[in-house]
Amino acid sequence: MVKGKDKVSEAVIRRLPVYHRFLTEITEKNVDRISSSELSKLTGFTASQIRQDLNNFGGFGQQGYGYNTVELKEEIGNILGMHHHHDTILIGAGRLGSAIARYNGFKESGFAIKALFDYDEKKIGDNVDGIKIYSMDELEKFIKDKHIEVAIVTVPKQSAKEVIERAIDSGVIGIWNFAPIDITVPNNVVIENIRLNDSLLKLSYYLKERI
Amino acid sequence: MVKGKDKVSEAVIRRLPVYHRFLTEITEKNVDRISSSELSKLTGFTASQIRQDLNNFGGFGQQGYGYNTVELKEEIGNILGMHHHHDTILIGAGRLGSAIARYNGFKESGFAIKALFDYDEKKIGDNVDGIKIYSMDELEKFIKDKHIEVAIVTVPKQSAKEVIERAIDSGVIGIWNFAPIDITVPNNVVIENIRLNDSLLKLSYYLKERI
DNA sequence: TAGATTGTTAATCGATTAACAATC
DNA sequence: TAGATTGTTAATCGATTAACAATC
Repeated sequence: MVKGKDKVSEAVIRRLPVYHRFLTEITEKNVDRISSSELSKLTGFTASQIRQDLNNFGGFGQQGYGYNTVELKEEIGNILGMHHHHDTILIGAGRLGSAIARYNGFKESGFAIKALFDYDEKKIGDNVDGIKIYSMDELEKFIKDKHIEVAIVTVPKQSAKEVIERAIDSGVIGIWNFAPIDITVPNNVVIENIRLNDSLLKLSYYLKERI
Repeated sequence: MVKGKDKVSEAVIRRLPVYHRFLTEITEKNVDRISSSELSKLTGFTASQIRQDLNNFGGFGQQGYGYNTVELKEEIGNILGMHHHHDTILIGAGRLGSAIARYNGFKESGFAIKALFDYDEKKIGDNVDGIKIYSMDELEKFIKDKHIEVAIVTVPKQSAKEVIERAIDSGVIGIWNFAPIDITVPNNVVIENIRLNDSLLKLSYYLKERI
């Protein structure tokens, strides 16, 4: 975001992680420059679109040269907030929740899971990879005391709405939601949904089209 | 798809599962009709867009009345291919893979997991919810013998490309990919990606914008 | 019949692509 | 300097919204 500029469209934001991923690969190969047309070949986006996208945030390139890969990767990382830190909890320590909790990709995105929460009293006190499971009764207090910013929601759909509302009421400002529900959150709260089922239905649709 | 009509845009296809989800809720409450403007209030899409979307596939409504909820849900289910059956395997029986394998949403979308595959010889012969884990050596034969159509890929990114190529070479025509890689597949193959990391970075971006 | 709401055409808006002057 | 490639403006394309005649 450049101050005073218009809001950047979501289509652009969706492409930023893709650029970042390719730039990571490229820098690991010690390639130190890339042109928009080379990046176009890698990503499948047009060179024109790539230049447009990047120029939403500033002129990172140099005429006649292209982009410095290390610098561009760093810039995109900053735009995506990768160097910010967010204390996070995960609600719903079932199979999917536990798998997510152990997922390493978090660290490099700045999300640190501080606790798991579950309705099942039998799980309370257990831990997943060293992260303790708490009772749902302690949710509000924990969020407030530890200034938790983000909640990952992996509970069944029946309890998802309630859980999300409780988290937000206690101070959470970001939700990563895996439950198949559509919920509206206050303006100052960000929700990002992973819709496994919708994705599967898309696959189903295109399989049908294909045959 | 209506024969002879133009290809329906992906934006439309992405909204179909949302319509289906709300129609399921509504029919469960025994509501038997709904207008595009009521559906608009529920989904957040404009009434105009809803009518446009649906008319890509046919006129399911009735002037002065609206849409019959049961019928519309059924029509959308058909469009999405929910009544098709796809024999499926899952490759990568790690934590995420095992969680996905146990996920029930599959059945209602027509995907039936017939086997799991893993590189780890120690896991071979185990089973997850009654589904047996096979050695990667048996992948090609299994796909061919059982006419497997779809592969769910939950291996680490290092092996994802190879695994996807092997599956496609053996006859798989649909990939549900959880690995953070960008891969191009042949024209007659459908790939649908779940990009956990990209989603998390989007959350990170909007958190940063918010604060 | 009168009222409601669709299906569909037309208008608008926004995103992508093309083009090219600026400049390294 | 000549060649390359950006940043940016203009043109195009496609998706969304508005409007309204058709019709239940």
